[in-house]
Amino acid sequence: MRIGALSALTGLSRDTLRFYEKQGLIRSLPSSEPSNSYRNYPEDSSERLRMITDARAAGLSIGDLKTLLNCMESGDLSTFDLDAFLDERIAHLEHVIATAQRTLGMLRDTRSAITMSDQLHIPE
Amino acid sequence: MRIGALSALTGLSRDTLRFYEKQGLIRSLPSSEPSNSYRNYPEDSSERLRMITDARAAGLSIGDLKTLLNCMESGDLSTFDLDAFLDERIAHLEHVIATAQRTLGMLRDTRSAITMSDQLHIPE
DNA sequence: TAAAACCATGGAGTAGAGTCAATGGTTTTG
DNA sequence: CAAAACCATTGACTCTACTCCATGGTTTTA
Repeated sequence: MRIGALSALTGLSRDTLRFYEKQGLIRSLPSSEPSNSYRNYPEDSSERLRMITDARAAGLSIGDLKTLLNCMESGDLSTFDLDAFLDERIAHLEHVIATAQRTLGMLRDTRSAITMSDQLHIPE
Repeated sequence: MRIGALSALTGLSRDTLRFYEKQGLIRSLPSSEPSNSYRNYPEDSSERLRMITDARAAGLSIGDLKTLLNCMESGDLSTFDLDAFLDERIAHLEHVIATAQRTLGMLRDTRSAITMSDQLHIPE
């Protein structure tokens, strides 16, 4: 699949895909046509990218993702302390979830406070 | 309370506090001593900052926070469509929580896969 | 087959959120 | 009282994660 198709599939811009590839988050195969040098992405790229966008939305950095994906596919767990790394990121995500829930609660309270006050001013 | 105390209390650097103040997220009172121009923060500043750091950790931008805090304290709900704004941010936070949970699951799986494989290689 | 649409590379530019350093006042402390 | 610790301002700097642009080759389409 070429970059435009993958972009359409994932909602990520071509530039972002090229950027992610340069960062080592995704890989493309050598072009199928030798006449051009178009990137040729494996069909399952969009699943990998879904994982990546999830993790990014959750606040993991590109560096974190590179480390993780690298380890996961190479099964290489001895290079450095993957265990500690995972524990750290897990703790971080738990913290993000907790803070997001607190903040969410606050926003919902604010919204309902507004609705209340609206009803006061405009009964019926 | 002076900036150093607030910094110690919140874990935010003095620079960050000054930066937040310039951005309009927090306010300081005029200095108590007229001989200096030290910032003089109200005692409840740390609670406000706790809310701010939560929201930041959850992915809300400083701009968002400025808008929110402004509205909340002025009760000014007519200036622009606060309702739509709140709905947007709420949806955003729900999305963040969902993606963080998916990502968290992935990391936990990875960790337990490692633990498994460790037990295979080093039984007893 | 020519225009439109797609792709590549390299490098510059941007936005957001701090962070740091220089310089110079004020307070606290031993 | 002198040194250490604290504070202020300004402006430059960093880092992350894109995003845009210029230039030029390739494919698709009307």
